[in-house]
Amino acid sequence: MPELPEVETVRQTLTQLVLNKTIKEVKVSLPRIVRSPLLEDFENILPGKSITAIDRRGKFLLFRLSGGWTLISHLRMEGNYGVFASSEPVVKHTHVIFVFDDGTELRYRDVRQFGTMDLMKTDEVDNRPPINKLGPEPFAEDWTSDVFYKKLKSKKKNIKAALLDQEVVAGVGNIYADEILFRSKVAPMVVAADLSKQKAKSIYENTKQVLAEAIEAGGSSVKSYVNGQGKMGMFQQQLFVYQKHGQPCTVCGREILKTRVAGRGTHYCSKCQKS
DNA sequence: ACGATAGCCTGATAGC
DNA sequence: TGCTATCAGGCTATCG
Repeated sequence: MPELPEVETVRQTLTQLVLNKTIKEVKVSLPRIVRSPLLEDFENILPGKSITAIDRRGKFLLFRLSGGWTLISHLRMEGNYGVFASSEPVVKHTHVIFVFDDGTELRYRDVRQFGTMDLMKTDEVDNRPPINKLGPEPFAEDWTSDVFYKKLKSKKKNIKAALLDQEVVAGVGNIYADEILFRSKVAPMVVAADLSKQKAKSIYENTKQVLAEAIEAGGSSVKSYVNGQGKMGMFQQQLFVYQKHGQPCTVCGREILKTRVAGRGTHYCSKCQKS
């Protein structure tokens, strides 16, 4: 499940492989992946454009293209990119192929078919869906502990749901939400507005810490995630609670529990994490 | 306005 | 080559 650390790793690895390449042709075999603009326009605009940079916003990849265009790509659960020689066979579940003019291709594969692509002018990106509603980047200087605490004060939902809310902070998903709350010693079902300033600060700091460590490890390969070079991440070896239910907590020894919070599978230690 | 939830989708797995 | 139900979850639409 690509969250911020995985998307950031894809961004870094893919940049090495496709920067400055020029698109010759686009092949879309699953039209629903392309949300905007109309498929015909998507296929007509891209040829001739070169990739000038790859940026990231939350869990979105932003392919910056010549001519002032940006391709916004979300991997959702199992989307991934790879670069291949055009002569190589196309594997199953490949839905979009960007053919370059140098005999190579950027291929988008997505078993669950949940990923999305939007193409728009770069100057419109910040003011239109899916980017316009995103909250602060976790590593932005203006995202402070105080800003986070005040945001939590306005939320009646539980802290797990608040961390998953991309408008509160962009990029946290189910794996890292559980890990952040474990390290912060906060139970996932605690109402966000009820948290003390001290606890909010702990969650804030652990959010940055966990995400930074995960980026350093190349992300977490829990199910199918691989980076732009087809390599797995290593951070799954450093998880404390995610999918550790039934195993003893490495801190206190009590069995890690799994329940459902905010509609998501949620893993936590009922002794270490206080309500 | 906000919170909660269904639906999208395929493959792995558990249970019978 | 056993079959079926359940689960995995980020985001959007929809409902209350």
